[in-house]
Amino acid sequence: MKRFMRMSSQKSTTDATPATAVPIAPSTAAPKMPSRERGRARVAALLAAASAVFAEKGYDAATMTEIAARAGAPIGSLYQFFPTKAVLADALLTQYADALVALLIDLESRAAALSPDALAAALLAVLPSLRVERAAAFALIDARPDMVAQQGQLRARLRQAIAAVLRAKSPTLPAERAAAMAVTLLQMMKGAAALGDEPDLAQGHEAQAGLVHAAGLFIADALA
Amino acid sequence: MKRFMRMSSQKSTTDATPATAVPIAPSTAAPKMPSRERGRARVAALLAAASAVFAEKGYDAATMTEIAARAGAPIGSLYQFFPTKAVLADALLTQYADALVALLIDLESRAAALSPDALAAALLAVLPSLRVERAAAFALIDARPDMVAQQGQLRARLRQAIAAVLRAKSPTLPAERAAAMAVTLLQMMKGAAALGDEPDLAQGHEAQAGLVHAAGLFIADALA
Amino acid sequence: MKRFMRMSSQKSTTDATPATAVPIAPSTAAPKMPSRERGRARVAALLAAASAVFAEKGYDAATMTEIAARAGAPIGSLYQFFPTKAVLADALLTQYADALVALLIDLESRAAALSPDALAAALLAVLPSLRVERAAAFALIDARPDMVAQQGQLRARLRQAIAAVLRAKSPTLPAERAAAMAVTLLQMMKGAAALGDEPDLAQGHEAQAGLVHAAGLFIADALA
Amino acid sequence: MKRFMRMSSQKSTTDATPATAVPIAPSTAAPKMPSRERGRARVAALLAAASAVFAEKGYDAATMTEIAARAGAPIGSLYQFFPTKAVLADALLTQYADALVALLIDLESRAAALSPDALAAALLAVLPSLRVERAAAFALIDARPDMVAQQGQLRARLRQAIAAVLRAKSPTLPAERAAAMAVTLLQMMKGAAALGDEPDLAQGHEAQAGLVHAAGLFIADALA
DNA sequence: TATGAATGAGCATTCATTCAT
DNA sequence: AATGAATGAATGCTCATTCAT
Repeated sequence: MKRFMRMSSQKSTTDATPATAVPIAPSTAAPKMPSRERGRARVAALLAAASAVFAEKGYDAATMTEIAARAGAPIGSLYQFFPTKAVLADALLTQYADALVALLIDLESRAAALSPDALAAALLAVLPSLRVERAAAFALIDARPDMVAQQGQLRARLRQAIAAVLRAKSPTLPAERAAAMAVTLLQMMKGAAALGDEPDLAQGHEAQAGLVHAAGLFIADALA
Repeated sequence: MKRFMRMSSQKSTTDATPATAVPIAPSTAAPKMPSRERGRARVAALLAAASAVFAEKGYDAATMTEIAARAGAPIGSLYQFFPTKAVLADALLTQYADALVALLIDLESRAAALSPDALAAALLAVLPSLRVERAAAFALIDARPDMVAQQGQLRARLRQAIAAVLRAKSPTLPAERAAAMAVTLLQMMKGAAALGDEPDLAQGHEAQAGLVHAAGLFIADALA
Repeated sequence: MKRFMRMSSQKSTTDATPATAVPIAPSTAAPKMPSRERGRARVAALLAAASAVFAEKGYDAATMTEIAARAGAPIGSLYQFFPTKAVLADALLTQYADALVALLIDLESRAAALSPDALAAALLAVLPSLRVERAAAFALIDARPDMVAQQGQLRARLRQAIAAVLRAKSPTLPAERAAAMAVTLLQMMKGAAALGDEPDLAQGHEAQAGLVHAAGLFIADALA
Repeated sequence: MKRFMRMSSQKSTTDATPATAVPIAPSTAAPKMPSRERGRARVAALLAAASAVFAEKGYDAATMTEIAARAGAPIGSLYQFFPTKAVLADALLTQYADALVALLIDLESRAAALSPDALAAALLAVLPSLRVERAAAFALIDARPDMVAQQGQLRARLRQAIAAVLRAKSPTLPAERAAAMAVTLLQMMKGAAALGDEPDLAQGHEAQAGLVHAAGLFIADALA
């Protein structure tokens, strides 16, 4: 039943960056962003609930009904903003990518002043800082073979941001080289995050330190 | 996708791994394979089919009916060997762990003779060698938060095997240290596998080499 | 698609035909059409949109939202004029009957001068002349067994008008006889319309001519 | 969730014509025909229930749940045999067409011995003889713009069968001419059926007789 | 013992209608 | 008065699991 979507009365009154900057082309449709306060709060609550439920149950096992209920919203409301489950997942993934990129951009401005080891430590600290969101994002990515596109975009954005950090640290680093290093480092960042999710692991701290150490060696070696 | 359970005797999800313990039983001629042999072949076919379907669709989207069909087996037969979907998933995970551990035990016997770099390369080559099985295993682990126990066991077995490899290389390495390093290295192995799954990535090879390089540096540094 | 009704004052589905009774109201200039004039235009647009959407999708599949959207009207406005979907359907049906009756009244004034064959041709040409409206009307009638009342009224009005045409042609025809003939002829008119809706039918033209011929024979025979 | 469909063990034991010969290409999939008694009875009950509910409510307003309930079957059972609502509708339509064609084939064998008037009467009696089925079939055809293909097939089969009747009556009639006449006559048959559905119409009988009379004139005229 | 038809709770999604703004 | 976001019952359909044969 075709759902039409207006560009809706873009009033520039209090129009700062919306709580969640969901960009261009998700799965099929775009989440409809509310123009007024109530909707804003509701969308935030829905996204938070979705994040929690996806993280807890995984994409398939999560039900739209539970997400709505946990946000204290009627199911129709959830569908008003996110016309399908897939769109909701997309919005969440995009939100997560936005947050990560923001952290990396911040790191970019501080990179020049950091030692290789400190830079490694800072990078590997990025992913663990958004626990629930990451768990949700990973649940989405891994459970949905049809999500590969989003997954690819997310990775591409992160790699680009990491490469930018590296070049801020060492402006003479060739772009190609920075890109390849970013790919390597992103995997190590994921590893660190995974360890952060396993808190009762005996050797957890030491292992995380090991990963940071390896990353430090890798960066130092590359910049030498 | 919560689904109620009709009077099912709901066995703990952790037992029943029929795939792993069936011993080798010779047969006389051919026409009517003794049921032991027949069963072995059927279980193997079912597990292979399950692996493929889980890898393709993820745990929830995979249906028992499709798995049975792809194995050329009637659904009743599938349930004869694997009384629930969860048991089937468990069996798959255990089978995967068995295969990985076997590879690591093999490596353990060769470790002493390898340079740190060669050892790193050998380790990071383990996970990528079982593509479909790994994809299936990841689909199971990531889509099912209630599978955390299995996940933990799998990781524990792998870490132990990796630690054994390290101590085969350097018998004086303290057990604690080896254990921590194993944790670190397992993350890097996962990273390498992940890159292996993204074959059209421009910097893929270089990045994988970077990961091997970092692991080599890490091992050399630790053994120094 | 049973749908419950929230506290609605559930008016009989047979009243409320706002489209048909709005008299002609002149306006002064242009910029701000007096609301009477505005309302007339809006109602016309809504009915046209409804007609198109009902014809395309059928009664149930048509949504009030799409109808409003296609008329360029807000949904609230649609409900201002037509308090329920059923009322909208009624209005459409009534409008269609009005249009048909007008055509038949016109024919009535010309009937005396026509030969039986010409009269048959003229009658069978009435229904095909309002394609979209007819499609919409049929969609409404056929999809809604609870619309039987409307359906009956529509038929009754048409039969009366057809009988009037017959008696204009042959004033001595007994009323009873004219009524029965009208029933017969209305069925043949429907048949002709149905053929008109199937334009890529090989024998379409010949068949339509056949229907006209049969109707001509029937009329001539009756008036003899 | 792809539903695979076996050609299932075509045992030729008691394999007479299945209760409902659902032929080649319906909407998307084919109804799965049961091989044994119980299923046979259940399918018949489901089709009867579907026929009644579609006739009463129309296609959209009919719910699968009600159809199953009225057949005394659980919803899952309904879906076992008819994987979608559309397939169920198709099966019904096909069943209806089969029944009508059978009646016409019977008429074909008697046609030569009938007068034009008697033939007309026999033809116009065909449709009214399957009241509920016809109501259901019309509800399906009229409410579903996407059913046009089935609709066309049904009409084509009927027209062919009618043409065969005409040529049985008058073997010298050119095929083309018979085809065109069949189109015309089918419309008159529909008209007669429609009148049969309106039993409390004062002039009903006379009007139906009028239709038969017109058809008789038409046939006699054509065969002259 | 082996088979696969049967079961029914649960899921994603829709849309007529209301009413706060 | 005019608007369109909010609401939630109802729908078509799925599939793990059972059990009669």
